[in-house]
Amino acid sequence: MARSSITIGDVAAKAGVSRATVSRAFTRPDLLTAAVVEQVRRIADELGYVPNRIARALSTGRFGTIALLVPDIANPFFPPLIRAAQARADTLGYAVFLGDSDETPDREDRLLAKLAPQVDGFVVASPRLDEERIRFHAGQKPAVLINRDIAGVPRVLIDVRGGIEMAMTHLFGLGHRRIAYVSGPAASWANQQREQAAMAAARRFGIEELAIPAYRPTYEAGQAAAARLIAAGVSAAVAFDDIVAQGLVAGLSARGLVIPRDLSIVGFDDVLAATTYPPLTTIDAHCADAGAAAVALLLEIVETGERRDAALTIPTRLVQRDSTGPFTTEDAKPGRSASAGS
Amino acid sequence: MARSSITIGDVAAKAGVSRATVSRAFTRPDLLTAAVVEQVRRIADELGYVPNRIARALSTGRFGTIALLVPDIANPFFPPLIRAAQARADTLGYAVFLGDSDETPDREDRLLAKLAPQVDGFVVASPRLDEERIRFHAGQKPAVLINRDIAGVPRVLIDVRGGIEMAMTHLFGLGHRRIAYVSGPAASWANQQREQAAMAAARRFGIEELAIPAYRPTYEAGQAAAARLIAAGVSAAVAFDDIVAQGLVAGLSARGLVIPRDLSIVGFDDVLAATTYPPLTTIDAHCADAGAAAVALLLEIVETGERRDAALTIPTRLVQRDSTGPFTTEDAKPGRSASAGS
DNA sequence: TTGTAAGCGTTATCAC
DNA sequence: GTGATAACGCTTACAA
Repeated sequence: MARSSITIGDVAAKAGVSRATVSRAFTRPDLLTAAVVEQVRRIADELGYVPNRIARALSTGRFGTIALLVPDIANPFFPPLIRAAQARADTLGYAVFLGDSDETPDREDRLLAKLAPQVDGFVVASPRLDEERIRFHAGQKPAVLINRDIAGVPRVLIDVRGGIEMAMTHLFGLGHRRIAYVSGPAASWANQQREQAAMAAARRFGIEELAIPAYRPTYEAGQAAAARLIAAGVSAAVAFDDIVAQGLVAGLSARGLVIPRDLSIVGFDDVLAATTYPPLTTIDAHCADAGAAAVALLLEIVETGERRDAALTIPTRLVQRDSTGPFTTEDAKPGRSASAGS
Repeated sequence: MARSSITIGDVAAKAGVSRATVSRAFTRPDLLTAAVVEQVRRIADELGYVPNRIARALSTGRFGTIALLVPDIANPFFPPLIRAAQARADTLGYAVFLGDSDETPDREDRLLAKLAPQVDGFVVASPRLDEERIRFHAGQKPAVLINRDIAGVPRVLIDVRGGIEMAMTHLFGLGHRRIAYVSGPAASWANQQREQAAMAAARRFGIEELAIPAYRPTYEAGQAAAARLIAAGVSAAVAFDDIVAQGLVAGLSARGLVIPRDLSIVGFDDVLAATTYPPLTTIDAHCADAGAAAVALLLEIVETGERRDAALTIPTRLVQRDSTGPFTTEDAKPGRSASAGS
């Protein structure tokens, strides 16, 4: 049984017109006499009538909703993205379902299936699902991917290569010659992109290609990787993301190294702002822009109905703060006092 | 026009039963012969049939969705809460709409009105709306508040008083006698609670009631408040939240003070984990628990239909890390070298 | 235990 | 330009 709200019928009765006319007064006013439209609207207001979106959805097959799926809401990369996506969708008149796959392909699959019958489309950020399943879901409902490059599926990508290049150039320009990439989850598409770009840049500069694993994209993993970084005798590192970079800085500091005097660190994403000490030099991934762009693209596809193979690239930018500095011959020589005396 | 998906009719035809039977196989299997249920379900699976929630909603007036409203997704307090809320809702079979009011009462009001006709209820975290409007919306659809105490509206509260008490007792026990509360937004209900509790505790200990404003709950505001803290000559402070506390630590360090040797700082919320330097002593607000509890409470109200005046309190806990230490007579005497030499 | 049929509130297709 | 009327896919009395 439905709740006792005012329906199109109530308005129609009071206005002395048919329900069809009331409907048109809201959806296709151009088909009606201006006077009728105005009168119907006035009565609707009086009665406090609001079109029932559910009934409308059942009739039109359009819901006015989209779903946004992320692997982990609590990962600092996503909140700005979610926020911007939500804001854009709201502006365009859509409501957004949020789903958290908890980094699990199966849960992502389940959420996609569960939400599909009640949304006009999906934005899937950093999908964990395999290509085949993503293709399947994208075939059922319009979908836009963020941070995953699957030909044929509309997607918004971050210019990882450009960002890494800028970071490596910055470090190389400061005199560093042993530069490591501290990697995140090996299975992560984003990590693969970043690692490849870092290795390519190293090759281009003619320096050794060094990759040091942090395994997981966490502060603790970064701390633990600090020891490996020292053992490798590098003077600079580009981390998988800001969190790993922050952990690295902490782990390095705890071992008596001073950043950036002894070692330079670059993060990725710029989601920690200047809240680390020292403020982190990082690659700004404009994740908010990515969220907004993905929603805009999705809704364009939803509303025009065309199935184009779009691939938007969001530019990155190197934000120089204080975790990087010039190479000195003292670099990577741990064991000295941690005190910051002159 | 609707998309050409498999409907209840397709399943009914293939199974050789009526549509009502198929419906019952999913909603009231107890009314059917076990064999029939099994057969219908099998065929439904074969066909890939999934009940259309929109059609179901139109018929039952129940949507299987709730809306979760927050003032700012990017505020670190909310992601864990959102994550837990979403997970709990998902477990209970509900999908969740996420709304961001951008700290604006009007946007919150608009979101509430917009989402109302398509959800079974609301969870509103840290509402910015005035009491009257909240009461109005809560009268239309079941709603549970987090972090706001309005009699008659079901709510989940954080045990602020207990947490602040523990923090003040901890500090007092360490020998501190000039302890300030560094406040957040004056208009924020949460801030008022925290400030009152801090002042009450100070009174209880017979020490001066000191409140120092940070105005906004940001890292920068915390940094700026550091100067006022020094000027006030305190040896310890409890901050509005972890972000302000982090800013405070940064601002204090930049002015040559060493934490916790020169000044002890306690945060609130425990959303930064141990990622600050030094790791922050803070009051764990269990915000994830609050999110999960609010959803559980809401759905209980939605499903039983009873309109009880529940007020759950989530306990807090003091997490002692390294930003607090014993009072020394050297405290709050800025101007010395910042070097950490023994 | 199962089938029939009447909604749920809209929109879309025809007529007029 | 406006009004009937049939969907949309499902649930649920009421019958059988």
